[in-house]
Amino acid sequence: MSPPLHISISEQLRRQIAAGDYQPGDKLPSEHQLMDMFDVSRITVRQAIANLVSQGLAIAYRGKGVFVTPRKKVAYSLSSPLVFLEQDMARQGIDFGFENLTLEPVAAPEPVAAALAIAPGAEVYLQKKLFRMDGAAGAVDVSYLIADLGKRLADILTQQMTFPTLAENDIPIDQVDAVIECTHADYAMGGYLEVPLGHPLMVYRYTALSTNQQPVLYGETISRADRFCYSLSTQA
Amino acid sequence: MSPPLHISISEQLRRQIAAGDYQPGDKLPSEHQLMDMFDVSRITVRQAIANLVSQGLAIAYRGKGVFVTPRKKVAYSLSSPLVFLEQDMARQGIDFGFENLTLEPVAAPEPVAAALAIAPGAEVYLQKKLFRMDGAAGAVDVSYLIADLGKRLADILTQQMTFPTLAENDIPIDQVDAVIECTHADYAMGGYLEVPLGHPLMVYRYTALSTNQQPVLYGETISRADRFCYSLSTQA
DNA sequence: CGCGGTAACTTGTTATGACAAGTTACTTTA
DNA sequence: TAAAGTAACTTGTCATAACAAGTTACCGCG
Repeated sequence: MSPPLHISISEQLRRQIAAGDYQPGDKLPSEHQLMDMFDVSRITVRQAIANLVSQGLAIAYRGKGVFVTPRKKVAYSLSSPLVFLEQDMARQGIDFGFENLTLEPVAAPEPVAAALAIAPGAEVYLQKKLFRMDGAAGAVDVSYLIADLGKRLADILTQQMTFPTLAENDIPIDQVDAVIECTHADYAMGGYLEVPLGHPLMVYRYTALSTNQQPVLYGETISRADRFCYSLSTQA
Repeated sequence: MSPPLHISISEQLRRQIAAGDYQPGDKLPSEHQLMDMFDVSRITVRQAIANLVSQGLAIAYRGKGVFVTPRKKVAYSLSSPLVFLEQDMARQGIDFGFENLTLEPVAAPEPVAAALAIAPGAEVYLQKKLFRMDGAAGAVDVSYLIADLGKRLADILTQQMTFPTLAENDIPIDQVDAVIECTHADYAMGGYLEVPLGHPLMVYRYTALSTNQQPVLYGETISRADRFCYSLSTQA
């Protein structure tokens, strides 16, 4: 009936974290210390720590130690996706920044072509942006813009966010269809976002429609699930 | 420069899953078979499988084997949270059902009281419902209803969904404020949803306001992130 | 035929041991 | 003094071994 040792240990550490014995950012005892504290083998200690990591409560850094994850999440409002993300962040006291990784014409892959209602292989502009929150990588946005807008706005888009740029250039966005889901970091995305393999991520996949239901922009914002959440307000 | 063995193995399996060599629901080779196939120890095989599980690609069942996760996700529309969830599911070909776990008056905990704008400790009705999709547990809803509505509707609520019940009893919901975030199963929630510790979950935390901005319902829908996603459409 | 038990197979838990690799701090050297 | 190097400490990787516990299928007994 008694739970496995590693569960007991990770649950005790979890309670201590919840109680504030270990503050966000604090270093947990090293594996060797935990082995002595609980009188178990290193395998059991590592399993207990893996539990905490998989629950998003801690992150391990090789050579440094295991640290309690900073808990505060940033809320991104979905009710009006046109608002400036910078302002959204600033209001919550986050130092926000982004850097342009890619902006280039490419042939539209199958799902992109379907979303933008164009022929597969037709030219679109691929945009990749990395968002930083208080210096640390927090999210990546990969989006595709229809070709004529990409050509026209290329210079501006490397320095500004996409939605405001569209709005300022008389391209009205009438509707945004979106799906929110949860995934996990693969090896490549882990590199971008500076998180380990399997780290939980949220995906906000959107299609922006201009007048006449004309799709102009399709993309995904992939964010660290431990740093981001989405808020929305629905009215009847 | 070469990646660790367990990464090579999990990446190869991931590619095979992506290529369709292993279909959703298929059983992966057993640990012993993988040990022979890759000529590595069981520790390495288990680490590789843990990678797949943490990426949400596979689920392990003790005594049975490791299976590729059924990929199809059910979309829950947030644009009009009043629609019948049953119908939403049926449209996507899912056999949907729910069972009432709890419906009883309790003293409002601090955060609930704040959300419902009542005094902490005041009476509210605690509701717990378990949602089943194609027979398997998919989500748990824990919600709090203001006391007079709970008393009035207790008989109906054990057999019907909350939002439709409110609508049919002339309690209009004018606005729903919500936050979506990602968490992970602890030991208790893992038991409810029949998932292992650390399994990714999505939380839909909502406050429903009736006329005059009067909060009447506050709750959380906690769902398996591998089975659920949220869709929404925003109009300018 | 049906029920029960067992054998075989599955993943889960835990121990011990060893080396690799990243980080930090101190010490030595130029 | 400043740079280089080293020692100590950290987590990561991987092996072998044994037993626990859940599942399935088969076989024999009533």
